[in-house]
Amino acid sequence: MPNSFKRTLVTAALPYANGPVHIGHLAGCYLPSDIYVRYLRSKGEDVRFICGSDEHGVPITIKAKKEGITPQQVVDKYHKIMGDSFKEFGISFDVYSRTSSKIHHQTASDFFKTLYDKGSFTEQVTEQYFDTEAGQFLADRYITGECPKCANPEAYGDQCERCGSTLNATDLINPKSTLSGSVPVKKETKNWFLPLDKLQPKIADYIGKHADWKSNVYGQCKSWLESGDGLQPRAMTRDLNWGVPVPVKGAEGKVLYVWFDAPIGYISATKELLPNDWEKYWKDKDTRLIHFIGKDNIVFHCLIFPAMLMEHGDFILPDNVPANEFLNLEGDKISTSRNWAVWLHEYLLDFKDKQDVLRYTLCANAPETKDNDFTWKDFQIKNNSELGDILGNFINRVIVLTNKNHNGLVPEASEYTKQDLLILEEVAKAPEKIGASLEKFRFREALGEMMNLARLGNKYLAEQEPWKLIKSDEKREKTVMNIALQISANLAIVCEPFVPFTSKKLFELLNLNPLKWNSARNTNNLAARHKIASDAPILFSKIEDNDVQLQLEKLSNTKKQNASENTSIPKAKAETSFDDFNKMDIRVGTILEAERVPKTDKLLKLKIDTGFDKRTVVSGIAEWYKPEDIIGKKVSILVNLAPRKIKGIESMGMILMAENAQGELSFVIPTKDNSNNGSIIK
RNA sequence: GGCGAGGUAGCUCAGCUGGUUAGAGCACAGGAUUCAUAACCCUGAGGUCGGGGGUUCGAGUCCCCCCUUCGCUACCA
Repeated sequence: MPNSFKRTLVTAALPYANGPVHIGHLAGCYLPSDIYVRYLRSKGEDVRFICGSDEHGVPITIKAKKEGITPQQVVDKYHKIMGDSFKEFGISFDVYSRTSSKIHHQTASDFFKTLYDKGSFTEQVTEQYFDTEAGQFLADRYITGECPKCANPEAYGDQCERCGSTLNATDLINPKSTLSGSVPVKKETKNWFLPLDKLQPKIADYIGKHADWKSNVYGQCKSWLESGDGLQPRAMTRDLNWGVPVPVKGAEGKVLYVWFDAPIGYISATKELLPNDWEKYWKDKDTRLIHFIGKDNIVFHCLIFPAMLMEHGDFILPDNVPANEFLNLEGDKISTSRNWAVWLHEYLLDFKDKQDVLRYTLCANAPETKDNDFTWKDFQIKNNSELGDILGNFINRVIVLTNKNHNGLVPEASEYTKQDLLILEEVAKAPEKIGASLEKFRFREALGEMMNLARLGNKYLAEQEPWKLIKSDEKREKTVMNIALQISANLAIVCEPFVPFTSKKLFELLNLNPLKWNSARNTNNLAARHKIASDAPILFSKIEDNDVQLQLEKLSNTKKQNASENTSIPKAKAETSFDDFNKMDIRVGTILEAERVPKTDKLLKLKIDTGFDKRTVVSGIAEWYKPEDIIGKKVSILVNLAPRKIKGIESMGMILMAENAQGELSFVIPTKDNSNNGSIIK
């Protein structure tokens, strides 16, 4: 870490208050940030650790509506659950605030106003759907309709959950407001945009100065900056009634875009923590600002938020954004909506007092450089053969031996052998090694170094065999045990960032007041004749195959449940008329030619014989049919569909396809061979 | 298709600006030991470093092509 900084401000991504916290959140963001902060605190550095709930945005309003409660009630509920989970797992925020707080509204509002007054925004009028019955503009999420791509009748305005494509609300066929059920109308609305395109040179310059960031982060930024047309202006206000009101005349009924206000939440939380002193942490060049986030937030923390800060002018910029990748669970993506997750509050019901086991496992398997997989089997192995067998067992041996042979009193060291001196030297180096890894955000490596200290202790005991020395050379035995005890004390210090609950227990066992990081460079933290605990409790009880089986069954039930839900058949569309149906002219045709459309994944260019003409149709079926396999095949084709240019090719009609629940496509064709080209399908 | 990040022992990962027989932890096998949660300690087995070309005296490390995983993005019944 550059030494020029006098203090550090660490933020952890504000979790979105529409669900509880799961292991993915912990592994990706909260655990590494907590480890980092605990380390800095132990070093005696000036550091503050900031977090809070992100409580605005459309999904929360939808959830509220679904449950028949107010958005405030939704966020109150999850703010509490999330805050409790963090506390239970020892995530040591100095402040856990929330964006619905008064201080945040004020801060975010002021921030916007400053940028507004500086002329940082551009105003832009766009057409959005408006619900005349409810009297308000509709966020994309509030509109459902038929997906123009997969014909799913219940696609959302921003995304179709069936085919996964990203949509604009204005693309939907037969749009419907979910508020009132009425048909929305298009209406003009004004919003304020941050012209990221114009700010791009400054942003690029900023990123360019941070080529030392983690490669996944730096690469992602470069990708945003350099791909396509570069950065685009982004609306910083929304037509919505849940959020921070836009503090500008004529902006009634508008709030700040949730991604504008969320990062400002870091600032307001700091204000809440340090009403008189917060500016030191945000405006002083001697402060190092670090954002811990998951990879989904990279664009906001590395590009948009810095752009906002630059425009404002008073603030320092993030010095590092050590984003992690994603954690999978038993081979599948973690998903809140599919309940594919290990929820923190549920974990503790099954594994009482085993916070550190999860912390250890998630740190050892952290998705630092690429997506990683959490498995219960691995969790079991990490607990049993690493925490238990190496760390727990070492402590246990030392305490048992000390009590057995010295009535629980630390024996005095006399002469050190060459071997002893080598060991002591190794021990004294541990804090520096671990620290060096942590400062590079290499948490897995740091954790390994910490465990190496326990390994060293075990090895030392095995080599010196104090249980034999006690019979032959008592003086020597005392020295050996003294060293083993010192190692235990130093372990208590250096394990604290990773497994704080265990660290606390160790200090209690050793009957010591908790010591700070630099004391781990000493090898005399325990004085001779100091009394330690007389019992050697099991620090990490074994996790049995049964326990693992139980968790796997739980997950397998989730899978079954999801599968049964997924096979549910989409509801029938609204009634239509024979006349409407009759407008479609569907014919039997034969594929004459087929070839891939270059530079696309899904498109085939087909030449179809319709009986009355031969025409070109572009069809998105390349994932399911190879060109050479379908030449000569019969298809059903909608021949009177308005022509459309796709990838520069005029597509004359549409091939009818059947789609199953997995989204796989299949031609719809006559079952008898008596239908010639041009036969009418009705 | 474009861009980004990965693909190294059974598993999780190190390998910086190219240089002796490719490393670690865990798992596995054998041995030794009994203070300890059948734990610890020692030894060992294991990899054509995604594949194929090329540059070089020499490549996991550089260049080109391809395959593959994960993001973002384009296209689509």
